[in-house]
Amino acid sequence: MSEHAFDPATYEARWQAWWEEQGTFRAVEDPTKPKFYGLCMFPYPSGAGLHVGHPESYTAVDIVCRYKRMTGHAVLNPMGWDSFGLPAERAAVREGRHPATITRERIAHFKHQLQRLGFGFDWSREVSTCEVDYYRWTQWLFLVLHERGLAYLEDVPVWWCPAQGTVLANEEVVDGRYVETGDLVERRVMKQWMLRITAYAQRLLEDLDDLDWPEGIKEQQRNWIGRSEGAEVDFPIQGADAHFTVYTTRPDTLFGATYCVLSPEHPLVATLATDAQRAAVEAYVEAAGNKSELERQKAADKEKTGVFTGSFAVNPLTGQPVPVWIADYVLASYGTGAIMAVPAHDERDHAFARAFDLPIVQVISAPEGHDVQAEAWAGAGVMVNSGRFDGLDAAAGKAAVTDQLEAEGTGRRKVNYKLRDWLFSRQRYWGEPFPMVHTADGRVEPVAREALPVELPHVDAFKPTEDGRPPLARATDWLHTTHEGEPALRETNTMPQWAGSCWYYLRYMDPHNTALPFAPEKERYWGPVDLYIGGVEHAVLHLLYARFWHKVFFDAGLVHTKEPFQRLFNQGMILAYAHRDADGKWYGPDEVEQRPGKVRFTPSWGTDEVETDWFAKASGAPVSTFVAKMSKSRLNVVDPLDVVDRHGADALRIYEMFMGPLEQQKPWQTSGVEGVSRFLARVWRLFVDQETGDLRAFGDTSREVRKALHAAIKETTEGIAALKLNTPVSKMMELVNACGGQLPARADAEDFLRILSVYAPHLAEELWHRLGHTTSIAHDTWPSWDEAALVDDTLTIAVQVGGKLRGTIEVPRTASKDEILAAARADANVARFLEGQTIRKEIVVPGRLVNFVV
RNA sequence: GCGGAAGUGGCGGAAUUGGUAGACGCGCAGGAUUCAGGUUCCUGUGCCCGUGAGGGUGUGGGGGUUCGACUCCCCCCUUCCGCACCA
Repeated sequence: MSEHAFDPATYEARWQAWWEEQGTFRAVEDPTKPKFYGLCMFPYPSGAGLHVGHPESYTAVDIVCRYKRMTGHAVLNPMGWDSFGLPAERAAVREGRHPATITRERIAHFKHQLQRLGFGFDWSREVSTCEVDYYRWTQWLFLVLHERGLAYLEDVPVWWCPAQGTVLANEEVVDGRYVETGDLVERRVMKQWMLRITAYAQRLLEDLDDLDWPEGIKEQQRNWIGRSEGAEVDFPIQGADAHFTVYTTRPDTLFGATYCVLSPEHPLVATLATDAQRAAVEAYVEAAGNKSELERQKAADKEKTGVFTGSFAVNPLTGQPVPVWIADYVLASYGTGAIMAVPAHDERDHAFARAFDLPIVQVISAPEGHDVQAEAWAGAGVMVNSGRFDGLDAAAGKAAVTDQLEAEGTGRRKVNYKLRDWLFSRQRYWGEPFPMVHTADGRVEPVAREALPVELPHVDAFKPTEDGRPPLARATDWLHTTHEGEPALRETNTMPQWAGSCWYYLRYMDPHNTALPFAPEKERYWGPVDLYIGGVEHAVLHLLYARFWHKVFFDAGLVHTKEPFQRLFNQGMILAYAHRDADGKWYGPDEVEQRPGKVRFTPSWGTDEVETDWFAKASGAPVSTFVAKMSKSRLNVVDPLDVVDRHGADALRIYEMFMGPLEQQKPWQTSGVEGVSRFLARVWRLFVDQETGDLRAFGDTSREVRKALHAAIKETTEGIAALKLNTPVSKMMELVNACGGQLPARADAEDFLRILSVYAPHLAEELWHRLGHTTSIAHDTWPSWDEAALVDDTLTIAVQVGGKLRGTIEVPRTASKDEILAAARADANVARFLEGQTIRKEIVVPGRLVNFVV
């Protein structure tokens, strides 16, 4: 092979070094330019290193940022590390090393990998959430929340994960297990730091409307916040001077409330239990308390359980006594922890009523033939059996009933949210220490701002103390401090991993500020983030938390926008083909091959028969081939650096975009990278004589090439705006194909390099300099396209007879309707089909087609 | 169950103010270059019928609107993702 042949290894590292040295991607505030802040969700530096999913969003953001730079924007495109968190601590315990050491090593590895991919990050703004010059400001901002009454300590039932020795947030627990590790969790009551995110529920909901986010994500957040409108209704307890309050969204069904149910945790449970029922109630409450959440959720699918308290309450509208029950299908943490049960119009209440033989009274009209004794009717209808309210529809009925309750003082309108306050403490070592102390007389006081940071102390082991306190309690010297001259103990909980990522996008704006987390003028220039790309797995948690903090900062006058991320985009996961034989053995891509002839087998690990023409090379065993998430165990992981080693960073970048729409899940295909690499080689040979290494001669730009060029410029420009980054690659390929190996005129060749440079920055920079330029193409200007170049002199027009294609004709662009029709009729095949037919209508779509309706 | 996204060749995908379905790439087949492998270049490639010209058929399934539907409307099926006793 000639030494002048296409070989990215000969220039990619050189340009990466040059960009770094030249500060090509330094973000510089320039009041004369519009700003653009492009951000990808920063990675957690795991031990596994970078995988091909990471570069997908980074490449997309990089392309947009390069485009913005070339269209006259001051661009901020930073990168950093979400570096506190449980996995590093687990590794530390396993390896007997400090999490800081492990984390820094991993970061170095990630950074090395990232730098080989040629992203235009401004590395001078790199942040790492576990470093003290970052987390001191996380502490500082926590104090802002605390000052505003949004952080408080409370005894709360929490998810305790015995295996991890920590509590977990509600969001980290699914089906009674920690989502990260699958460890079982249990309920415990513990004193915890909470953040009052519920105070912002309404704004977090409302402000979604103005965001340029995928509708699905907004909807997920709306569901998570879970706003509902209804009423609280007081039910007096018969024979006692007390009442309990229920929450309902259906006050119009109050006449049908035939019993009430309290959650087992409800404070009135003990009071309400009559002597006769006390033993049964206590047994039930204890049983419910011991059930793991897993069991309780499983029970949701089965029969309802519950127990009668023996007491009755009074329906405030009908005056009728209603029995009060206890059941774990009523959640303690939602609404008031008590409900009025309307079995005729609620499926859950219906199931319960049937199980315990409680009365079912219809109060909303149901369709003909619907028997509420057999099945609840939760649909629309008008009120019946409801006295003076009869005939009102749901909306009017809710209003009328609530009005009466309010007039009588037995109820009130109420907006409720599913969103709960955010459990913000963890009993772990590797996180931000809270800047709080506990004084001897029991007060909890913030550490003065001047005394920040509260540094993470050294401990002898990263596990709880013998008496069950968090690991930080092991740092005895650190633990004992003073507050205003009095002895005090430091808070030993640490913040959850989400803390650092709640504001990192702000620190990037002013990463080296030693007086403030970020200077207001920097935030006014760079904020908000214009484009934020990351995985859909952060749809609610990270994005909701960060929005919450941002709104608090807005109220505190620290930021000037009410939302942090104006435009959000979720990239789809990159999957890969996996191969598995009948016995369940996995094969890597090099261990299998396709052979002619399909065979069928039923794998031991599945239920359905598989048809395949893939076989294990060594044993010849047929394998089932399917697309799956990349994982080590499935042997289908693709390492991006392997791709770079073989084909270069540009090929990796382009292939990641060319695979398909950014938001879609899509399978990795190694052969696809090769196709892209071939394209880049063709570009190389278009510019460079691979025998001599000389630049090839410019020629004249043919009309066809000019059209392809301008089509490519248009597609690329519009694709970047819409984040449709796959089709521009096709247009550039078409352009190179159209060139047929002949370099066009210099100006056109350079325009091509300009658009190519956002996708393949190394190759474009190399060729740019070979063309004699001395400054980076990244700082050149973006070309515009000429619509006129996109139209041909002659048009190809489809001719249909009766809606079926019968021929195509070439006509001059200027041809009149009659000329087109004449030409269409003249086509031999068209004439054949028109023969003997009556033309009822002639449809001419300019530039497109002719249809003879017969 | 509720919410969201999506179903197009052997594969990834393109095309929606309704106007030649399958761009581009992969794969495959044939040819050229090469001592050969690889590379590169050219040609072909939805499926069925036909030597060919050409015809039929075709965007998950079924209806509908229209001169014309991947695109709009109704019903259904499948897959993926979220949430799930939230009263």
